[in-house]
Amino acid sequence: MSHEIALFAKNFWKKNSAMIENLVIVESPAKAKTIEKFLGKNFQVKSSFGHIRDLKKKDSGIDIANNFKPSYEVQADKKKVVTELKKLAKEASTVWLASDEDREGEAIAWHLKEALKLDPSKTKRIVFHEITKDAIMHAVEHPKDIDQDLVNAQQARRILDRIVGFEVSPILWKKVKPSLSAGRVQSVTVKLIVEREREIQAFKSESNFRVIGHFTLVDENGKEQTIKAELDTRFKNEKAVQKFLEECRQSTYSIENVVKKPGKRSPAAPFTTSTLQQEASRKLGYSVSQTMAIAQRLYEAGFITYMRTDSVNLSKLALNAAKAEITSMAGAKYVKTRNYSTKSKGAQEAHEAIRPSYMDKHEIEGGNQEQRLYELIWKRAVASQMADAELEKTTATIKVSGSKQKFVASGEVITFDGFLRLYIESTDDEGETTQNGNESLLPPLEVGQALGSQSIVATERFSQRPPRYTEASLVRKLEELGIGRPSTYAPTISTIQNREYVVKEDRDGVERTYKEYSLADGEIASATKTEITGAEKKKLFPPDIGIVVNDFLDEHFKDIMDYNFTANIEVEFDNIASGKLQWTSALQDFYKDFQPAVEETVKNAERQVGERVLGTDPKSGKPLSVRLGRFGPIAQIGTQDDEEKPTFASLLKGQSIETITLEEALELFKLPRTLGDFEDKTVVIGIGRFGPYIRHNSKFVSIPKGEDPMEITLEEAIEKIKAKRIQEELNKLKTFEEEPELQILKGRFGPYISYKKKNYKIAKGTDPLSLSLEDCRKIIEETPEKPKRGGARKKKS
DNA sequence: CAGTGAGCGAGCTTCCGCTTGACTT
Repeated sequence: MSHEIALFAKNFWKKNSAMIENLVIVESPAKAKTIEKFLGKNFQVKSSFGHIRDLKKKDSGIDIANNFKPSYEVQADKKKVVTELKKLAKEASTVWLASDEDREGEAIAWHLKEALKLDPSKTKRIVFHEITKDAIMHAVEHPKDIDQDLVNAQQARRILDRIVGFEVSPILWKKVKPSLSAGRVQSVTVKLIVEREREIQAFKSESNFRVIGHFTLVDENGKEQTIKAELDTRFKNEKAVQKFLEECRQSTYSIENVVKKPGKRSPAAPFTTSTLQQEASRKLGYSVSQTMAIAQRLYEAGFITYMRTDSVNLSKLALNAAKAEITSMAGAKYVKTRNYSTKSKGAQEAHEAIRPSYMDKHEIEGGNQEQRLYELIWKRAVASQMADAELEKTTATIKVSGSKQKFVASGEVITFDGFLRLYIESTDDEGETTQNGNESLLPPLEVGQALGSQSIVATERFSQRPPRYTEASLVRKLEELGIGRPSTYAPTISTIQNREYVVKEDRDGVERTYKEYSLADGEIASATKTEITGAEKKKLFPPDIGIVVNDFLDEHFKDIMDYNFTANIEVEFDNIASGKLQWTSALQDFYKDFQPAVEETVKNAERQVGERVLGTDPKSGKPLSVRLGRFGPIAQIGTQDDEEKPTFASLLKGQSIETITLEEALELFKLPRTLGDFEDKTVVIGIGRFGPYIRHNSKFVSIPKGEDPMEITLEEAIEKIKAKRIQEELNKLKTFEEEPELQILKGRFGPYISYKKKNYKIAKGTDPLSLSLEDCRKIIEETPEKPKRGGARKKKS
């Protein structure tokens, strides 16, 4: 009976699937779902999940001698999709290749045709720019052929990237450290960070004095008002400040001039991948990969359009929907339909800007993060179609009698809010905002009007060093330079952090003093004040390995490390796409300079460890140097050639071989430090990866932050050791007499079993006290061996 | 999960762009 049902189902399926006349293949499954709704029953829409084939992993996949002949293979994780598509394509009467219209999309269509062995007579290539019924039907009525020139441009891109990555990386393994990587995109990305760090280190801050006056006047209602104004001159030194304030003691103040100017502000374009990442970082504090993961969920739920795009364009449908929405929300005078155009280099614009699927959906149901990101996308898209904000700017100059200098007060009033009603774009302002930034309304002022002086304060201000990059501001820079694509910004930033070329860190600021002079009630006073400067949050820093690799590549591969390299070859790829250039000659052109550089470097480049000799150790008279060791940056006293072995010390977190001083390096050698004996075993203070520690009887006790490891006495150390013992005793939940090595302990994440220095987790819901020795042994038995750390990196497929 | 910092030298690492889940802790 069940057999009969199965047979029936099989036949039914066969019959039904044979009925599908048309197979449409798109790149994304979410898109497939949407499109299927627009097309009739005769269409089945499937997804390729992006590229299905790639260059062979082994032996580079390119036969360079044979005119760069590529060998492709179906990627391991795409075998299933390809098999399924092959089967469906066989059954269909027509296969429609509907991947994106850009270089990569064209290549996907071509690879599909090749890998699925599609019959040319029943294969059609279509593209559409909007996911609407009209657009799709129009595309179906106007099929094209696969554009082989565009495909060749993609092949050239792909092959060049493989050649760069797979020929340069192995050089790094030999000359610097195993498992490192280099590539057209990642290596210049790191360079941006390294160069910025050097600019910051070289930066010499200069100071001057900014003068702010507070003036009073009585308005028409008899009420006293104050206005704040900044002097048009910044003084270079204290003498000039004193001289000016001295003059001011006798001065009177009056309005010399009042200028009113209308102004306007326009909304920003709707989001692209890059601007979404920037705003989500500034407004919501998300990392770029976080933003992309949340956006992906919104896309899959059908709330937003595609999130990997470099286009600021909105579909007609969206423009109309926005117009209707704004009209019903705020009225027709808030509407202004705008078409934005892309200004970033190398944009391919296969998609729309990122926008809500439905403009009238103000909020969505779902997680908190999804809701917040959606709100941002909705506001930005709608605001982009709203009227300019209109404002009136007032600038008043204040004359100081007996002085050349003038004060300037400015105010701003919004006379029509326009798009500001909905959305204000954030900026990456570093440090101080200008006092004039908080513009507000000025009271009515008349030329010649006399003002009273409440106070004049001159504050020492320092010039700002260049800002360190955040993930998001780095993405903006990459986009500006045309390096990388929307789909790779987040992965690239993860890669350079995984390689430890770059770390994202917080840094404490340092205290700085500044002078302040003030004049109030005819008295001049001065004060020295302090402020915290240079504190950083989630900023990108280059550790030593990043610097060493960068310098090595910069020295030997100047062409690839040029910021314009990508932009220049993109021109060539465009020429291939338009049929003006053979793709193989573009590659030959590149390779004729690249290959000698590879050979030269392999042969002649010295091993690079970033060594710097800082000076001599006063105790031994031997040279003290810093360099990259096998486990990270180290300081070393003496050399390998000495009869006595050199002594070593690891650099601390935050220290760099590039900036460490001799004094700081000498400090490192003061640890480990032996305090004395306790219970016949020595007590040693040291410093490790997790900070300073006390070691006794091969046990470690951490020294809490804020306590100086140089100051700890033997007595204090013994106390900490005893305290730790008590804590350990308290953590023991259960022990077994017949097996003292096996214990049930209480840890940070709950109870666990400890046996022979290894830990085993106890399943949730189990009462740890109820476990018998046999139970514990069973758990240990059944726990799989952990993969060894440090070997192969975590990888997909 | 902490102190090392050479070395017998097997066999491995690596790119960019297009797309989503499937794995454990």
